Amino acid sequence: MTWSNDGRDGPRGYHHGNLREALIRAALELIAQKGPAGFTFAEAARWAGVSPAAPYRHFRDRDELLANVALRGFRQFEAALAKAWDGGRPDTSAAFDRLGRAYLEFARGEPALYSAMFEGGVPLGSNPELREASDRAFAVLRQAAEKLSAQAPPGARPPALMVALHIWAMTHGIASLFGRGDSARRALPMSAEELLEAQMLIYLRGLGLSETKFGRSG
Amino acid sequence: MTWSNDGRDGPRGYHHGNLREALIRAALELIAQKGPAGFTFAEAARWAGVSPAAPYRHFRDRDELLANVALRGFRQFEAALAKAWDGGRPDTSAAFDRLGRAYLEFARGEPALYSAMFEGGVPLGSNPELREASDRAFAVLRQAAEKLSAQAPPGARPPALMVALHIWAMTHGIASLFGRGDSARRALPMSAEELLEAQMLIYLRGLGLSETKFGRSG
DNA sequence: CAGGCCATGTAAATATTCTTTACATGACTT
DNA sequence: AAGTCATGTAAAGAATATTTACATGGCCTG
Repeated sequence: MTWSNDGRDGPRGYHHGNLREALIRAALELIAQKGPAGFTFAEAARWAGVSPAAPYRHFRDRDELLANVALRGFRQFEAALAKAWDGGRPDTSAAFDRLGRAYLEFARGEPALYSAMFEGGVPLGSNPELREASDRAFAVLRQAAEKLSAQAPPGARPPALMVALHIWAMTHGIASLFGRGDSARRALPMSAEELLEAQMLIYLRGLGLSETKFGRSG
Repeated sequence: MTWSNDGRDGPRGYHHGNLREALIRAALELIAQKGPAGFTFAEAARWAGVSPAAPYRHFRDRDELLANVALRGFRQFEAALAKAWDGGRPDTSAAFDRLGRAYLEFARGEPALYSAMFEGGVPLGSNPELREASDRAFAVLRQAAEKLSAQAPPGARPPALMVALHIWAMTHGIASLFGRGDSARRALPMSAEELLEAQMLIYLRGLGLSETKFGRSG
């Protein structure tokens, strides 16, 4: 099925060519502008240049469109995290640092995806694909946590799952509270990246992983 | 101004009596059911038993109603945190523990307020009262951070503001990811409270505040 | 290379929501 | 007792949501 139009702009015939894709992009654009609640089905249709009924051929309702945006988000998220982690090379510390930065970068660079994933009210259980994509993204954090935990002093190794959840919570907390140029949230004396790096260093030290680079007190 | 009805149910005359209050309560009920995006102005009006035009006498639009819910949330939030912190009595450690629990309890017990505050997309800058209420709530965390920082080893005292932001990020992260019985989010092998307590202990140990109670490894 | 299938679109129709405008009510003031 | 004004309703027009009947045209099949 190669319709008249495969995603590009420009004139089209009766059929759009790639409306499903165009609707997702329209949703992203509108979410970026007005938040995950800030778009309507009709508005996405208008933005894509089709009639208000057309989206119903591709998504049952607005929630399903939003869920697909979130699904795409989790997949890109996993890819970004996995690329940053890179199997823990060249060493756990460097890879872990990259991981945190990649997380924040994703939240800042793709705020529409991020808010669709975590603030859109999309029930994870509604869609097995969504659940799986979310699990795969978390699995990257979990891998990193395994490596970190293994570096803790023997006899005091925390459960990797717990460490992974802690990392997730810290990073998500910073990303969602301070990580987006909202201009609507609190002004900070430091960047989200600096804040996260300091927090991670303190946390890792608490785990018994004393990094030599830790020492410059504030 | 003592209208026919001051907030209770039951029959009423032409005037509602306390529509402003009733609308806020209706919004809370609906947010709790369907998220901060899950209610309409008309629905709140119906829930309060008035015509769809009546809410406009009290709020410019839906966003202003939501902002008022958030304002109420920040005020209750500050009260709950301040009560838990209690000036740091009897000792910083115990008070800090209460503070974290109070935070999670608020997020779980008042999910509608919490999501209106942090996930409703309400711009903090839109309303000076809102900004102030948010600042006052954060000031409680900041106070606690001051006391904690003061207990860190001399020469390695982290800035209290940074510590406060870290505490906020960790707690918000856990609360928003795991802290509500969403039944839509990830299942956990431990409670949010346990997760937070462990995380705080590790973080505090990283700050150099070695609690004697820390030692049971996982 | 017709002919038809059917995915994908439109148009039109109904219900709900949004928002304003003109009007009604009645608590409070004097 | 009368007037004022905050607070409500009714009604109307625009936007949105959602379904149904119909139109288009790419692609498969013979």
